[in-house]
Amino acid sequence: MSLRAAILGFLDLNETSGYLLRKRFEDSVGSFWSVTQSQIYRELHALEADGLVASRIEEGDGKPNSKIYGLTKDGRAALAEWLSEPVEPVQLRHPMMLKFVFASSLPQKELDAMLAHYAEALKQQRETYAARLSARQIFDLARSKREGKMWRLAVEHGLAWCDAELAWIAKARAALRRDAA
Amino acid sequence: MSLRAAILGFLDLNETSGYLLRKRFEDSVGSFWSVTQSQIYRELHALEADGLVASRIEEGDGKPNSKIYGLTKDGRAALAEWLSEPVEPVQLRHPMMLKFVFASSLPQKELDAMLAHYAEALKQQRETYAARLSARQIFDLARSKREGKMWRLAVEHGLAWCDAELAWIAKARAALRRDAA
DNA sequence: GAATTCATGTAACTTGTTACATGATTTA
DNA sequence: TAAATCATGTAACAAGTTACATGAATTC
Repeated sequence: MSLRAAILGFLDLNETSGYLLRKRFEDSVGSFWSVTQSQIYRELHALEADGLVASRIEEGDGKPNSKIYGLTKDGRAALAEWLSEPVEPVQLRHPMMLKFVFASSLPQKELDAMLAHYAEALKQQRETYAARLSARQIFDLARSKREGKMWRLAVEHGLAWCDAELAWIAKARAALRRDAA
Repeated sequence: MSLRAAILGFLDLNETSGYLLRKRFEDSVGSFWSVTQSQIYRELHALEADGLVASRIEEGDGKPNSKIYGLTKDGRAALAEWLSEPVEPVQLRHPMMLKFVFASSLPQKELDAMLAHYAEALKQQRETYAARLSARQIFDLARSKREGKMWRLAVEHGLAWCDAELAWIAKARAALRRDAA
């Protein structure tokens, strides 16, 4: 349901192709929702079959043609409907934490390396999120000051998540080092 | 893959039934990995077909019989193998954040209520996690002081996640209130 | 007497992932 | 000339969710 609704949400901002939709996902809500290319196309087809979106072909001179999707009246209604429904709870799915709790058989060095590795990945992510705050391409689509502020808060959510993870890792590594000594 | 491995991990701690396995998931790694009952049974069947676990029936007097699963040699090897592999990255899937970014059409009151509602749910979660730190039933299974510490750190991860979310919500609500005024 | 716990399972469905296929254009 | 970008799609598979079915025992 969320994927459907998110597509409707993006198309409400401006009509666009599956290809660009995917990019938009990645570099705006990527920190809290991930999609693959095939999911996007599948859902767009389903959405069109259900009459919530409509498409037209746009000739790309040189480039391949693209299919531009826009919301129908029903689509707009479905989006509004979704917004009014209560939110489903978040469910984390954290492979690293799962491995962590079962990793007591690993030598201290390897465990520490695993945590260090994850920390590195997080730092990089943090940087890409931070870059979004300054380069505000995303915010170009915002239809009001308030909406812009909301997008900004969303990016900050990604930063906060990274920070929280990094803080936990630092704590865990310190605790385990103490233990090993 | 992670689900498989997690089951192997739990069975390595002690042999148990699908039913108890499910509970164990819920109240130990529940803060970063969720499973449904049918997933557990399906995976146990697959695991047994692959020869990684073996089962025996235990008569429950009065209570229904239960199938107790334990690791085979191959199962132990598969677990060790998984532990040595690099971890897959985390991918958040946060329905609330998704709704948030598309919610600019909602009146300020409703948006605020949505955030408040989510905050309430988080506070409750935080409490159940916090309770686990004092009541240490989970840690009974720990086979070493180090392993116990790791489980404790995992619970603290859940607390840290709640705290980070709550902090972000407070910030977002304040920012939007300022905006509305 | 109703709901919850114990305990297993299946079926149908939805969602997410991986890999493949095509083919022109642009950039390194 | 190799890779990346643009742009669409399909097929097969893996993982996750919901709903159903059974049935005794216990707790409210």
